[in-house]
Amino acid sequence: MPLSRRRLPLNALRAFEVAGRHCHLGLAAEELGVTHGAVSRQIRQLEEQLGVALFDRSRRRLSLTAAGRRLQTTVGDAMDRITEGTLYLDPESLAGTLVVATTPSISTGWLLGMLRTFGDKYPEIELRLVNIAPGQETLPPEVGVAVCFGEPREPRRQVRELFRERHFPVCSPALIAEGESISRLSDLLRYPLIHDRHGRWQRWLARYLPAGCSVARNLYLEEAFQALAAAREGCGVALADGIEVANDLRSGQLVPLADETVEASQSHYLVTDGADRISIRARLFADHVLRGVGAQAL
Amino acid sequence: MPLSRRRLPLNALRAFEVAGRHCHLGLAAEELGVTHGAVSRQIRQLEEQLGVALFDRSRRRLSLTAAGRRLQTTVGDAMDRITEGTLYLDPESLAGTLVVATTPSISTGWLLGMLRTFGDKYPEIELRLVNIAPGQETLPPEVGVAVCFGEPREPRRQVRELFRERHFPVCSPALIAEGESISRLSDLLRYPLIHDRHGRWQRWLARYLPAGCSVARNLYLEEAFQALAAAREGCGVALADGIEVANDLRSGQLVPLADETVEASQSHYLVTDGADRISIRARLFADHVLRGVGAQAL
DNA sequence: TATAATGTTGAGAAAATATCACAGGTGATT
DNA sequence: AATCACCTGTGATATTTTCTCAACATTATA
Repeated sequence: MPLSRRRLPLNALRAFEVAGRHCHLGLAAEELGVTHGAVSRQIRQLEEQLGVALFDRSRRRLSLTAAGRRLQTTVGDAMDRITEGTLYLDPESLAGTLVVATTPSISTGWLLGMLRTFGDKYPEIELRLVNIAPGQETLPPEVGVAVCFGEPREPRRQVRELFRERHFPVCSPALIAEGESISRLSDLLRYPLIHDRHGRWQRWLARYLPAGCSVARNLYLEEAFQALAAAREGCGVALADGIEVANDLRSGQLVPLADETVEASQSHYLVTDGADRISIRARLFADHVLRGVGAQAL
Repeated sequence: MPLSRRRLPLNALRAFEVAGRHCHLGLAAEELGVTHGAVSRQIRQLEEQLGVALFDRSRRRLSLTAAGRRLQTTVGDAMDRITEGTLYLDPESLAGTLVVATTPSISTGWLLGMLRTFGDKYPEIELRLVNIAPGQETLPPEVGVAVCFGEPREPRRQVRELFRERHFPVCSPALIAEGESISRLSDLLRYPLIHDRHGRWQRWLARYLPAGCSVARNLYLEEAFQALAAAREGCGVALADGIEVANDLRSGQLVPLADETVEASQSHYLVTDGADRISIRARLFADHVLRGVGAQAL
């Protein structure tokens, strides 16, 4: 019978975590604000309860056993999380506005779900969205977080690359439901191609199809999100990135037509103030986005 | 000043976690094996210490506030980790042999680092490697974990796709150090191309270069790991996957020559027994690999 | 309105945890 | 070798924390 949650000796685990980090009871005791005897007792009790030696006491120095190393890492991580978690609880300290800058395509696209879940998690943070242009290089000063398309020139802020889009053809399942199938890439050309002003199709066609193929029909729209909306409506085939259309693929509103991809010429970037100056709200939002992108990437 | 680790009221946090999960003091008390009064006190103390209301007590029912939801999630996760961590501590219960099956290329390639770190972490588990062939469809019965190239037919085991390789050209930095540069893809052909029996170059050349380009020289080897060793030696340009050569890129032994990739026809798969029958050792190894791959993917 | 369910609270009991002081061991130094 | 400095472990005792019990307040429900 393993330790159930109700029996987890949490205080002993904390004492062990500190002691394991220092490998020294005196320092651990100091950090914990107790005497070394207390720490010694806690650890002994923990070892008895677990039935495992956590320290090697052969010489007068303490050193962790393999089991101890594992436990130290695990418990240390867990405690870090809890400590982190208690820092940003107070609605008072969070309350306020966070200004998020993105392009219209991003804010109505893949970022939308993250905006929603962020709002659920931190209802006390008021979000204000401001639009920036794709490729815009500088940001208004009041912006707390920005998700840019194209690398911005913001030397005094932290700029992190999020991901580079890889575009592949997608369309509404209704478009090809009538007994047809895409066996060769050139079959795509039987359908209307939906373009936006970034010219994704140009590069894709140049790479994967011989020059001079004739396209059935073209539909030109301004922005990427409008092209995707048109694709969902069954207007034709658009080029999209996996993260961009993750929701649509899950819900079946769009289906992929081929694996062949072209990389976008530009990446998405996450911009915040530097670690020393970043606001709590911006930090929480940035963490949320980074986690979200990481989860969708695999 | 926030709560330092030494003051974290761990027992109160545990009580809160349980209570928050049930939103009911009676049930929480039962789970904790105390009276509901005790739980009430713990939570009250926690709220005072944090200075934040965690429950909404307006009507008779308890419900979590936004801050409470956040804390509940965080603490619940952390406790789960610790509970998990305490389960597999005992060297006695881990001691024994784990038979890992992989292809020679995998075991000397990207998996090698994970084998090493796994060995450091669980020295009491004795690892035995057995070779399987790429594409081999069935595994010997004594195998605890397998990392296969190509999807195996093992209906009674759990098969998870790890990643599909995307191959791009790499070589030793020494090879191009002499003032040359790769400005166009066709410049690659000035260097010897290193092939293995999987024919990676064939597909890459077909996609990215016009037919009939002349290659300076070809070097044919048997296995992928041998091709990479040759590339490190400066014998020429090989095609490799990012995870496969992650270490080499970090250490600078290899450098990428172009972003253009082709996808491998087959993926890597992780094979274990089903969740009900899997051994502790195999489970730990599988977790280790999954984490490792996840960390390198971004 | 009576009743059941549920959270809160005061006082004292019980349990957990810390302290103190010293013992015993190890490695470095003289 | 003897001494010293520094660790960790432990028994007896003190202190702090936590729990229980029982009573009480509040709200939903029959």
